[in-house]
Amino acid sequence: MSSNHTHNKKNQTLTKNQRIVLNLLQDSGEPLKAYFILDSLKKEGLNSPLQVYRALDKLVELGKIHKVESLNSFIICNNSNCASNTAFTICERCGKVKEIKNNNLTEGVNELVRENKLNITRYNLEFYVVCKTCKIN
Amino acid sequence: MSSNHTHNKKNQTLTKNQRIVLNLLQDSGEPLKAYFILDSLKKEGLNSPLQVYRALDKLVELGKIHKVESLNSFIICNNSNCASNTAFTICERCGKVKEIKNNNLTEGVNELVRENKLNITRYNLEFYVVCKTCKIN
DNA sequence: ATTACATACGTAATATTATAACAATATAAA
DNA sequence: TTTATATTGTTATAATATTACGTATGTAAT
Repeated sequence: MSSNHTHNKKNQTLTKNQRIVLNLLQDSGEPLKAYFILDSLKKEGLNSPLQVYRALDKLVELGKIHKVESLNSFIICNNSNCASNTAFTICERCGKVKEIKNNNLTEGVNELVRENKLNITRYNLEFYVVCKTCKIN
Repeated sequence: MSSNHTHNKKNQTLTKNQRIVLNLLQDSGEPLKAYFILDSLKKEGLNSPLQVYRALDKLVELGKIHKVESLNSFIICNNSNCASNTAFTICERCGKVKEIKNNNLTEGVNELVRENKLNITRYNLEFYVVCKTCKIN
């Protein structure tokens, strides 16, 4: 896997637990569940759910990962510009999740949010789709 | 509370469990958690979580209620036109949730979705805000 | 260097949210 | 009325997440 990813410079300030959780999510690229992360990192010294949840909380706070709310899962942030706004597509058939950002849809949403009278501080958008692969089959 | 709400006509085809769960959500207007619903309806004869979850699943399927994913809660649908698309504001301070629909923001989102190349079948949007009441204080 | 403070750690216990498996019954359709 | 579908009730268990406690570590100010 790439050792040249966006967040590497900041990773050095992370603690060991935070780092190994982040690395796992980076290498996976898919949304992972907390207890899957725990099982995967037992050999690295993680013993308890709380160790995982604490690392995940911190990484979310830092904008390095996002929680996919409707899946109770966590996914690496694939954007250099890590805000707290999130937008995902979730394939209804295969479950595949992609972060969408910096495209027309999210730009449009951002514009709507700016124009809007509500005091929107951040958002989480989950778009259910049928992905290309599933559409063919 | 109103006994003249949008969905009453269809309610007659609901089973007893589905009906009492729906009524509770209607009367509340707030997002409620499954186990809170269970506790509240013990006196009505609900004994097990599964009875609640089954009723909730069905009501979601019928579009009569929505799940607020990031709160693990369920809220009555306040729209006559109950699609599977959902959009909520959630106050970051007090936790108050409102369904938003048929306003500029959701119309804009709908237009973006129509224009978009992704095969979006439905969406769930959660906008975090500071509500009017909280902003004053 | 020492105090004070914030952050993170490890561990155990527990709380919260959700589903599996099974047998029985009701409802609707053919 | 036979067949198919949906729903029920119950028990048990799985999956997700937090509380509580005591300790350690890093950082900044005195």
